[in-house]
Amino acid sequence: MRPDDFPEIRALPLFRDMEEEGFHALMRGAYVQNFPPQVDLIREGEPSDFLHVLLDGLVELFATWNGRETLLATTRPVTTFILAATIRDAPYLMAARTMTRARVVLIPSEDVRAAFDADPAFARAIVADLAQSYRSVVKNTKDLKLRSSLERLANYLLREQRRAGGGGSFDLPFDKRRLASLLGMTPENLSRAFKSLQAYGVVTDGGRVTIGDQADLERFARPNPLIDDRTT
Amino acid sequence: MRPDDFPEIRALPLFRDMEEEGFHALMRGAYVQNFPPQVDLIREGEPSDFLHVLLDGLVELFATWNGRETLLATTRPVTTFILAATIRDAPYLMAARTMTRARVVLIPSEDVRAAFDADPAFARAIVADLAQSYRSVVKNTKDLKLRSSLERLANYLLREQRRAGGGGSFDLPFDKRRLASLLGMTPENLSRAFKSLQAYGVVTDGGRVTIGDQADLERFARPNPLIDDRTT
DNA sequence: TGCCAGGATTGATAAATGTCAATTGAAGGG
DNA sequence: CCCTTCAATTGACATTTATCAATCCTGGCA
Repeated sequence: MRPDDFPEIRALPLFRDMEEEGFHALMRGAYVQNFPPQVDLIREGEPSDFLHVLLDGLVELFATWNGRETLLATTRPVTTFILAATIRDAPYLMAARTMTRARVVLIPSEDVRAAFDADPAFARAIVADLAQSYRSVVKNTKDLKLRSSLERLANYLLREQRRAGGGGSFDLPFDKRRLASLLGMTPENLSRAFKSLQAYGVVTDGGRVTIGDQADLERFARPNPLIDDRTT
Repeated sequence: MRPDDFPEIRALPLFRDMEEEGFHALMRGAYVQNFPPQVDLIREGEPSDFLHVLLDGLVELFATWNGRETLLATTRPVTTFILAATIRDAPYLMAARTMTRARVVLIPSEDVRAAFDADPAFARAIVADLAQSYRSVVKNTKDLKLRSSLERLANYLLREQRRAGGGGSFDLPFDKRRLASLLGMTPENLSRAFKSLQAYGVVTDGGRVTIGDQADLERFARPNPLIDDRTT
């Protein structure tokens, strides 16, 4: 593990307030791996041996059933993933696959649980992270159950716009096939949804999206902080 | 608060391992309320002032958007609910309403957070509860995104059957209108779904469901522990 | 016992979404 | 610079799901 990876990891909310001692104990057992694109990092149903921290690259989290597959989330650096499985010492519910070249820190789950018991600050951070994660899945469920696919897309675009800084244009973070899966629709349906949103001033050029009339799109999308604010 | 409520609460996984001291401190600030049916306990978006513990009765957790409403979960005694909001000190993402007469303990959120900091055993229990909750919402998301409504119903029936002890017959825990909303469909569609499942040996008589040929239903439903096992 | 209210069901129809097949178009490799 | 490849789009059609309206049932109550 390169020593210059330390500060990046240390800066994460999860590790920020740990005691120096405990942090180093965690890092001693951890190691970094580099992966090419399209590599499976985690398979559904496997025991959760490691907490993963993504340092570079993009990773997708997905699930399968009966021959179908759906994208549940994507992670961007620097983030941890699959914390709940680590804590519960339970099998992974999602699979993870690199979308690009990626650099990942693997921390043995056992060490994480030990650090949790030893360091109250770390325990607090884990709870905060889990509560946050829980709330964000609940928001996603509300999005899925209360909105049509067109409404989900409209609100997704507004969220991405905000994340990109609020300007009129931004790039989709991955291809449209994945976006369709994330939003719970087919690529064909997504294409048509984009076309429908032209009526509200949404223009696309490849992966670039321009929101011509924010107010108009919001009138249709009716974004709501209890669904769309993914920070609280 | 009636002293004979104590043991019941104390026995919950969340409180079981607390120190006597801290548990009593929590209970000092807590109070019990009795509610008639159809009363709003919690409204979406309100600050989370209390952790709720349901002692008796049934409570539904639902969410609304743009004039629509969907049932997200129901709780039965003895359970806590809305822990994540309490921990994060963030607004409730779901509303809660009594379905029957209900007896509920209200514990000030502040006290819960204080107890978390003071008592490592309680902290561990909270983490376990949150991780569990998180995983169960993820399972629900997989159910929603990977399965058709007919498949969701079939698997729901298998889960309820298991919960009821595995016999051939059991009663639905609430009316079909609510079940439809929980499964993400309309009551009309649920009616038709029940009729479709007759082909796999499912017979209904009002709220009573009989699974005639378990293996046959499972062949259609394809239950999967990574979606349907709601205990790990 | 008979009446009512509200959930449940059914039928007819509409809307949303998915599937299949063909075509377009853009990016990367030889 | 052309060719290959694969994502994206489009059109036609099928399936799923929702909506609307009517009717059926059932449990509570006068």
